[in-house]
Amino acid sequence: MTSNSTAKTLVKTFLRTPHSLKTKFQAKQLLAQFLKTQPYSPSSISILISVYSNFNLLHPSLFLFNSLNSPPLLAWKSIVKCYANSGHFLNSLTCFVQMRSFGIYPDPNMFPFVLKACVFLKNLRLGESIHGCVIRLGLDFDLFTGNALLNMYAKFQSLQPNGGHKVFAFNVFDGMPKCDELCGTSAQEKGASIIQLDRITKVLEMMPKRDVVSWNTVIAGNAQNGMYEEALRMVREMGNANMKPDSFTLSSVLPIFAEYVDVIKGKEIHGYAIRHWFDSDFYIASSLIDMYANCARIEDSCSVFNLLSKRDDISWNSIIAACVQNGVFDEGLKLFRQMLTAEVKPRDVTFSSIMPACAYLTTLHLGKQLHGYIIRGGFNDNMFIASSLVDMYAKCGNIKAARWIFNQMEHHDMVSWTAIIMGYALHGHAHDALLLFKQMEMDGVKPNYVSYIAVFTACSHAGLTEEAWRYFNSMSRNHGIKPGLEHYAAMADLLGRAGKLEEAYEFIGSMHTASTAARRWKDAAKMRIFMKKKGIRKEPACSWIEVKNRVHTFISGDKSHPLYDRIFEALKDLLEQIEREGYIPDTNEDFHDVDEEQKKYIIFSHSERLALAFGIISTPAGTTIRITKNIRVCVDCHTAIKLISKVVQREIIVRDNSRFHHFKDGKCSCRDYW
DNA sequence: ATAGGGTTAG
Repeated sequence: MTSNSTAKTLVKTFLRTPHSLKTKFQAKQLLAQFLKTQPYSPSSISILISVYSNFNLLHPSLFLFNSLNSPPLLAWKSIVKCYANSGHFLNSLTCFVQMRSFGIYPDPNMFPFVLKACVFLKNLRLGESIHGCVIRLGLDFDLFTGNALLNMYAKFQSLQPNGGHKVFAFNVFDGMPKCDELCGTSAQEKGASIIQLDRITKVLEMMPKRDVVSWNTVIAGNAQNGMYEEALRMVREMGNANMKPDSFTLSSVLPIFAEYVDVIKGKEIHGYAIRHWFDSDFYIASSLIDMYANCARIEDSCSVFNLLSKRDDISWNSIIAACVQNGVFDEGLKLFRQMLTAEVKPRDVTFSSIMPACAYLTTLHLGKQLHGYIIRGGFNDNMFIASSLVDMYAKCGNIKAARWIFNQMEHHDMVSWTAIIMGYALHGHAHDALLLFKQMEMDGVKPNYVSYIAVFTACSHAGLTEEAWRYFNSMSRNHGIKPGLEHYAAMADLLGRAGKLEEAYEFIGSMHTASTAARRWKDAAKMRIFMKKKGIRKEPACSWIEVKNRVHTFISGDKSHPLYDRIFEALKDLLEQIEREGYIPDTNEDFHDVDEEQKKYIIFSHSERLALAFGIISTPAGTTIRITKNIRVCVDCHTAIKLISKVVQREIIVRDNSRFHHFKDGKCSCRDYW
């Protein structure tokens, strides 16, 4: 027997039992044999195409497909499926339409792929037209097709009319549309209506048989569109139809309890998951991590994560986000490093989740590293990431970089506007902040709850009480935002700082307590997390500074730094220099029962001064010094640092717990109001 | 054919 005839026998054997091929490698080997021993009949070629498309091997499939003059149904079906499964949705649809123009009728297991393509291309009209095709062919009784239709309508539920997505109408039976029509660039039908719930219900009711997938699809659709009660009702209905919730059901339901901050119900689901061995499921685990994090139960998030034997990128993202949102920044950064060590590639979500940790901790070097990673990864144009970068640079003291990133952004949403406004507010540039707020309004971006907190912060740091009142009054009048606890707090703070104590008392007395009760559950949980963060911060006053990519932390009176002797010398030296400039220690704040000399020494070793002296001796002359302090800078240090900035001729930026101070040439940007 | 994670505040 020649080697060719052996090959031919081999190929024929496989063609009779195509499922005996188990690996891509085997499939590729078969192709070699096949090409050696051509020609074959169109039906044999089609079988081979179906084998390749099952392995999602697009190119060999296309190669064989193109060799056919009039491809049979199986060949078309395989190509449509292969295109859809490899993300080439437009090609998948074009191919389907082409097939129709050849007069070939689709079979039921073709529709799920075509409908999936419509979902990805956000082309509702095309989907509807395919639905029509399904009905005309009498295939709407098919379970898989029905489920795919449910999925399509569920996904289109969330698409707003005129929401920027492109929709185009054409009839599948009208022949071939042009490419640009399929992707909808002509967009004649932008006014596509929101798919009403009853559309989905109708499809569901028409289905002669429903399985768990049908229910899960509808439940997920409702859950993702904020129709929580409807979703939960469907879960009960599913149970009435004698169908057991599975891991898909649970991972759709968990985010609802996360949003409701209902840890009791969330735990019940967790229990159910454990009893049914679903708790090691990626999807459920990340929903559980998120649910616990939303309920301010970060310890429970961590236990879920730790019990996972395998973790995917989303598991990592979930736990990192959970830590950062709960103010456990160090742990978040630690996990981020572990994620990199585990060679899990960070994604866009990873960066926007971790960035606030750098912002809060003022670790500029880390933020910059992440920024570099973001640029290399091509994530620059992601709104979430850009907003978090604006925030990070502003909070790390570099308002110019923050503004630069903000200006680079193609579109600004309310979050990015708020981030930059808050940035200017924290730096004491109240007028820039308020100007940006006006620009935002002119841009047609509606401010939200948080934007007004930024506005009041800006007014507060500049003592602009009248402006603040104007904004406070217009907030509900012009934008329908009811003032909440945070706004009252910011206003009271502002009046207090401005010395208008009477007004502040009166204002607090007039507070609408009802407005807090009306706040969403989620905000209540956020408030709890915030309180927790404050509670955790029981450590003494401390300041930190980054030198050569390392963070050096100092507490008041701290002698533990290896360079303490040199720091002490530098402090003494600085003291002498500023005393020549007229500095007199202001020992009125904080103490009693301490003699003057001791007082002088205690003030002398305040944490920000230790950090400052260290910064001066360990960086080249003229370098800007950035210090972060966990509590407010005291009056005496403020005076001293102003003078130090003059005598050492350096710009010194101190961020305390409420704002930035830029010291230069003996002056501070806060104009001594903070 | 169905499911999970993100930015702005105090």
